Amino acid sequence: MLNKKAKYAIKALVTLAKHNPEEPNLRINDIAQKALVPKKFLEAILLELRKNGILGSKLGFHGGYYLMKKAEDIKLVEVMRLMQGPIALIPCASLNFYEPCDDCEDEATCGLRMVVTEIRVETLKIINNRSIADLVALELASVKTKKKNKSTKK
Amino acid sequence: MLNKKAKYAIKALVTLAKHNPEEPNLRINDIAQKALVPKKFLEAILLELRKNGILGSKLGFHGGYYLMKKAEDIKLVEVMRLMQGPIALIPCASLNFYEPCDDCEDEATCGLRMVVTEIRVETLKIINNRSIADLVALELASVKTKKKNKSTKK
DNA sequence: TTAATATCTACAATAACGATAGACTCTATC
DNA sequence: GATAGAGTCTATCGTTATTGTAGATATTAA
Repeated sequence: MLNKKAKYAIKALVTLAKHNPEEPNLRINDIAQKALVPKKFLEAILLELRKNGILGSKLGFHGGYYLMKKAEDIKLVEVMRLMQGPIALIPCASLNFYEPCDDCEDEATCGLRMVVTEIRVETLKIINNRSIADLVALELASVKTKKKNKSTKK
Repeated sequence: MLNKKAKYAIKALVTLAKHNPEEPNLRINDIAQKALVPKKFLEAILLELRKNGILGSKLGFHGGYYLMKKAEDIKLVEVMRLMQGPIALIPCASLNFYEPCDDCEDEATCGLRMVVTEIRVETLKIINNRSIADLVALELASVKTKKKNKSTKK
């Protein structure tokens, strides 16, 4: 399962990506309100995203947060690894967070590990390939389709 | 991530599947020893598997556990749902454990939900299709390959 | 009757998760 | 330079899930 930290991070990034860059930075409060995320929890999340070069911030009076990278360059996999940890269901099948199982006699012949690796490969195919910009696009596209269906149904 | 309960359950089932049915039932102690799983924790897991018709047990002197279904009919997805819960990363994308997000304005247009659904579909393709018998087979096959490599390398 | 076994109930230590409070620092503006 | 509005940082905290243990009880074969 995806934890709330990762989910909130993605929601915040989508909110920032939808925000008009001509306007001033979004403040924590604004993001929390738009994304329906608890403000204080969001605070810690945004900070971590900033420390990892995904967000930038401005202190003081007209401060706020903004994207440091283009929305299409922020892949879901990056956010998920940062906020959640390994993509694989078991660490022994993880690329970035590998750890051997202490109850495994022979990793090389473990059938469960092979299946879990297969799942990890398929999952990565998807989230390696999807960016924050894609999420915004998916949403916009489905809003259109929805409206269309509504009007044709009438 | 897969929790230990699910992992131990799968290991126990694989152990039982590898066990010669001509011989007497495997006792909790035997399973714990062969699968390297804490005995008391395993006890609760086996009980749950029995209550869900996957295992049978025999009380008393020559008691123990045995498979109630053929190993090829115990799909990984069944064990995982039982021991762990939803397969999907977010409940709003789950088939068997659906729950709406309370911080979602419109589920139908949520981009994250679409991506998570995609991952769930791909994951199910794999674990719907893999049984305890497959895990045993995978293990045996890779043991063979390993030996072969070893002898050809020499 | 006894010993070996599963079953059941209860508990508990630990870690992870989700969230909040409050003091502090920085900066634009007046 | 004073002030207000913003991010930054540290500390804490309640809840839940996870992982595991202890001990009493019921059942069965010998």
